[in-house]
Amino acid sequence: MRRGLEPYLLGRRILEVKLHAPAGPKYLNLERAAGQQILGLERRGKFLLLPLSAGDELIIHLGMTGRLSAEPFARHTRVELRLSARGAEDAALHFQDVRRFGRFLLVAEGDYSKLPTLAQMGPEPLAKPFDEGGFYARLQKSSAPIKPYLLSQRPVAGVGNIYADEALWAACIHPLTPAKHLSKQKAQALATAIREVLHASLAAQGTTLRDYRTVNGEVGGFAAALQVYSHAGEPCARCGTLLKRILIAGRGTVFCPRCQKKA
DNA sequence: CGCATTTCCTGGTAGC
DNA sequence: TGCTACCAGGAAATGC
Repeated sequence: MRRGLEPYLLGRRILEVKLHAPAGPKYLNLERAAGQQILGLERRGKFLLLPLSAGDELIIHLGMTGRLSAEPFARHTRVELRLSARGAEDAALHFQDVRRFGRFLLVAEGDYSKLPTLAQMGPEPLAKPFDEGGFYARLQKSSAPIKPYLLSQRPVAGVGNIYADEALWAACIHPLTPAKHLSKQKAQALATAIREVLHASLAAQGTTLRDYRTVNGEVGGFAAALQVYSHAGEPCARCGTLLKRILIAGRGTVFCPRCQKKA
């Protein structure tokens, strides 16, 4: 999403902001965006960060069903940015969010006090030095089960429900294993699995089960490569045991009860 | 402090 | 066919 939007947004000026949703913690300070130029398009975990010319930062999170497009949507548009033209035609950025789990807000650059998850976010798993020793050290500090700990974004950035299940399966780790019980070898295997599953999904343009679309409106192709998520009741590709679905911290979790033993 | 639980929200769908 | 009930989950708020 970041890569797709960058060439379109970089350098444009925000001329007008139209908020089609009640202002609140998910839609904050947007009136300050008007007049500012978009200086960059960065990403931390699942947050998009757009530094602006007057020292502010536009923060966008797609939540479950958020979509961004230059073209208008038929329904559920929450925010609309009118942008300066490059060439003749007008430009715009539309934010659609059917289920309203997304965010679209302005903060002073680097002030994430209203975004605790972003403020405490772990390292980027695909950055050059994803410090795997550091990953193990972080896991050692938490007594929480590894699955919800991954979802907290604290040990590593950007891993959500689907990729957590896929990576835990690849590393043969039971999702309820306390994070601090993972050996250095298991932590290493998990770090590698996270990198591999994310690389593979990026190469396939992401995972579309129902809602996700690329910035060009296309579906991602990674759903076909999922080994466990959405495959409960089907045989494990490694051992043939039927995959099991349980709830962990209220999230659907699919795993192989034979391959993935608690450490 | 940190972990666990609850909340927000709407379209799709199962069940009758 | 049409209605109701329930399910999906990222991150924040609340509870312990």
